[in-house]
Amino acid sequence: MTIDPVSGRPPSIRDVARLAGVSHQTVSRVLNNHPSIRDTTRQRVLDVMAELQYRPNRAARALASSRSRTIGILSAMSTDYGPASIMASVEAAARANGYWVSIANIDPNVEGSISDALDQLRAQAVEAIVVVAPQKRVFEALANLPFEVPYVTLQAVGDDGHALFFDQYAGARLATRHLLELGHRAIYHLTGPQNWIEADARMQGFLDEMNAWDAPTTAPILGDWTADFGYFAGQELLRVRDFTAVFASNDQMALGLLHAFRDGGVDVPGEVSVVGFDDIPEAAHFWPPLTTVRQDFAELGRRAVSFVLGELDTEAHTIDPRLLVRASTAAPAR
Amino acid sequence: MTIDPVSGRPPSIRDVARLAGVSHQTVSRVLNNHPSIRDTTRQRVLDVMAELQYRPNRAARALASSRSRTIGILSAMSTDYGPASIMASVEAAARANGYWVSIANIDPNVEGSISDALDQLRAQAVEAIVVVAPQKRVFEALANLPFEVPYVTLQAVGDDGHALFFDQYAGARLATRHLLELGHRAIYHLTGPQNWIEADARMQGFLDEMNAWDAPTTAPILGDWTADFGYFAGQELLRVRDFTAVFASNDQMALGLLHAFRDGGVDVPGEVSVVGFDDIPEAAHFWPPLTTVRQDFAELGRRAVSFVLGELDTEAHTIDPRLLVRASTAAPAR
DNA sequence: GTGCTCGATGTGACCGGTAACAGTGACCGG
DNA sequence: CCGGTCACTGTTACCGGTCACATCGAGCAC
Repeated sequence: MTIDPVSGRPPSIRDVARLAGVSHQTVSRVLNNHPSIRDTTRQRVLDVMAELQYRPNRAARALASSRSRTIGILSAMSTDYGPASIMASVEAAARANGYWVSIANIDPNVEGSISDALDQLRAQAVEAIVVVAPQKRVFEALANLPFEVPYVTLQAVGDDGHALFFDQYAGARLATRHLLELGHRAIYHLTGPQNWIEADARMQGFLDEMNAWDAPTTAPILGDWTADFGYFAGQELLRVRDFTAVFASNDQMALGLLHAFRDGGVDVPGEVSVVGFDDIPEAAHFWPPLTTVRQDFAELGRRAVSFVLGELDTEAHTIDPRLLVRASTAAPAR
Repeated sequence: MTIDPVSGRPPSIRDVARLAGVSHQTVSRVLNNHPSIRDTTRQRVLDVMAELQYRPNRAARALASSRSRTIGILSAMSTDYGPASIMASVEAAARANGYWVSIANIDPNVEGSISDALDQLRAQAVEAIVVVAPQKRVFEALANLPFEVPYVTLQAVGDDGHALFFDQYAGARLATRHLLELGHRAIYHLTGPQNWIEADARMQGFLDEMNAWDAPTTAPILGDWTADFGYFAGQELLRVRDFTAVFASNDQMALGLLHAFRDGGVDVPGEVSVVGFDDIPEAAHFWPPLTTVRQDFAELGRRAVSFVLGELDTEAHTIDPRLLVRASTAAPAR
């Protein structure tokens, strides 16, 4: 930063104005892309700015305009892949829109931590809040927010006009349809934990698609998201061998299945097809590379930002996942 | 926020001052814990503040004092446990010190993203930077930072006066000594990837401690941090069976070992002891619960904040990890 | 009593932008 | 030729704090 040796401060718009021979207001107009500035003037100002390495003072801007240009993220600081990538993409999208992000963390176990976090965001005068904390208590706290600010909750299924989420149901139907179209009929489903809304939606999608094709359905296997469980379930399934495909409700469990099938000498996809859900970054590197349903977290983050900034029509509250066909699925052996 | 229906704005110090019958400067003094304020006056001001639900305007403060009270985090937005918890703890520590955090992400693959992120932090006038991005290019960029600001790099071993890290070497010696003290002599070490500084330090610690006890050392097994590799290595080790303990360089690999040993019918810790490194949150729930070396990421975050805020003497650049003895280690069978 | 120090408080400028409004000159229709 | 409109630019106040300095009365040493 070029620091004026006289004043000992970084250059302000008035410094720029003086050198460019204009008023400071004109500099401000250039800064804000005001339409009626003569091109030659604009250029002169821009040149001086570059020369001085001028940077607008964010605090002064915020004070004068009472706009902080900051988006708050309310986060449970989860170490999971999904939340982490959502946060990254929110950050990127915010920056692309000329906003900053500020993060307030909550510890769901600590009493008062939610209201503390909200206080913190309020103190920063955030113009919007993106919530990446799927705790029920967070939603309750948001319902009676003590100050007005647009917000959006991610990762949660809901219809209070503040939720933005992947259409888990549609994704599950996609995955199931893919297997059915390949010719599979005996398909098992490995669900996530019962109390997870996503898990339930995926299971419903599976069941409905199966019914639509008049395929016989077996009872879903209640899983817990972990690869270990997938491995265990795979071993159990190998005992019965009355299926040609398995749709796992997430990639980790699918990984466990692959492992179990490999251990059991069952070829995937030759003898059994496996589909996952999520498309975690590792999924493409599994052996065999996993056919799965992609949740585009980056897109979710972008949309969340558009939404809270009021650029998104309130209709598009769900995002359709995409089926990624890789090498873990094939037509069933005859 | 109580909004004055007349001005349509949240209350300012002048509003508080008027109601408390003092000058705005006195209010400011109360706000900043100035010593020479009469207690009765202070209390009166505080009462009015509470009544109006007054909140200081951060932008105005920053503008007037040219202090942003913001710490920047330069992050690679990793989805790993370590970085994520470091960020959480930095956030908490900053807040405890009356600072805000602002996060700038870099994508190591995108050209210019490092300088963009630094620009962003500069624009926010951060007073310090905590770096949670162990990329070599980041360190280079920091070395010739275009503006002056204290910073600290975490996760990296180095001695340029800006690094703060766990003493991996000491931790590895602790783990190894624990096994030796239990009576083990035939101990294998499973390392992390060769190009990781941490992996190397842990290996050195292992070797030096073994030598100090005149225990025969076998060549370390070069791993890759993954549980899968641990499993694989465990299976291989079961072929030779010339050991009574394994020290894995992280918990994931230790998990794989446990898995392999369980599969192979080898009792842990009855027949073989296993030690990990990191103490990831799951480690205590492994079967058997894993003896491991704890890296207290929360402590690291706190220290990082103290350091960049100048409250830490420059001596304490390393943090000693702690050995957590759980159920995966025992004296060797005779 | 006088002068001095010091605690407690007030006054006014200032930080670096933006907002509101005013001015200026060119162009245009009548 | 004149008033009006419009593009372009300047002037001044203001946002809500902090800072430097002034003020004022009490306590105290001499």
